[in-house]
Amino acid sequence: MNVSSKSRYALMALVELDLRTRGEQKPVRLTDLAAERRIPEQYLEQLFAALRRAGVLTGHRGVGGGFTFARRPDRVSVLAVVEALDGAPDFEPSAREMSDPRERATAGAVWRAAGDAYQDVLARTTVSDLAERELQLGAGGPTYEI
Amino acid sequence: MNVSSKSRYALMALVELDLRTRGEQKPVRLTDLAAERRIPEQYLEQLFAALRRAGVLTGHRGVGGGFTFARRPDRVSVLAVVEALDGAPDFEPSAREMSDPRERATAGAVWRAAGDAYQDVLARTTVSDLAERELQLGAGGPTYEI
DNA sequence: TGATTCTCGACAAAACATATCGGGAAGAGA
DNA sequence: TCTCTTCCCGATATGTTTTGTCGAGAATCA
Repeated sequence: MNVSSKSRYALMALVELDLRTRGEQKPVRLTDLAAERRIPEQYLEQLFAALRRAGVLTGHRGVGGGFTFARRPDRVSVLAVVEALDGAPDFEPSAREMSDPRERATAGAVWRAAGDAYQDVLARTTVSDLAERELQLGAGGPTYEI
Repeated sequence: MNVSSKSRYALMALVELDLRTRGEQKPVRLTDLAAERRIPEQYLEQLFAALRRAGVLTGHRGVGGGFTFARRPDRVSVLAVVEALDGAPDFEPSAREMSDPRERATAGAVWRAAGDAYQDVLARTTVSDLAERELQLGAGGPTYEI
């Protein structure tokens, strides 16, 4: 039970995009984002397509093209990214799976409450928050690499 | 991203076991628990084996045998059940998967916080809480079936 | 001895995650 | 118009996890 690579990859690529578009509006190529963060390029392409459909990104074709944010990255929560890629993190099983009314009334409430707590945390952090944090760490933090 | 059938099945079977052993200590057969909750019997067998190894249940063989709680059901949290079956719900990817130190420092903290919030909720509810709730609902609640 | 019930390891089908492939469409510049 | 670049899209492949099933074995009781 852990976070999917999809969400991890996409989130890191978005942070990179935010860092590269501070001040400028110039689109950034998928290739560059993938290379910088060591993400399989064609896989990331798929993820960015989902983010574009979710209204997070805008694609620009041709020379000088690439991706820009469709809405400000400080309005893009981690939850929004996860939802676009893995679907809503719905811990409560569907009513169809949980056909016993006793289960829906008891355990169902627990799964729902836990899922809500999980989502709340993800909703409170944005792509820009992570980018900001990365800048601060890079400035005065540890400089050693692996 | 939803709760596994394993956890759901096991939890409902444990609630049923609690309801049937209130007052009496008599073991309850796996067959009866599985039938009452419409759980595949041989699958539940596997799950109960894990719960026994986790110190939640005790098995008794032979005629008049079955399962009893190894520790009081009001001390068995939903989290304990989930951990026994699906392993610790660790939302933060391992350091091996998350090899980029930038990711560990930024996104890693978010996954960890969200996972902790999730676990906290599950840790606060016990098998007995759910059994109690079911009793109350059954007493004066809705009696219609699907 | 024989019936009952849990115990255990292996196996199998289905679903899901993680990519990869190959062509297409739109935009920019010569 | 031609060509290059870059995003766009559907299909396919591969490996792992989940969800069970099967069959034999060991302990307990009458």
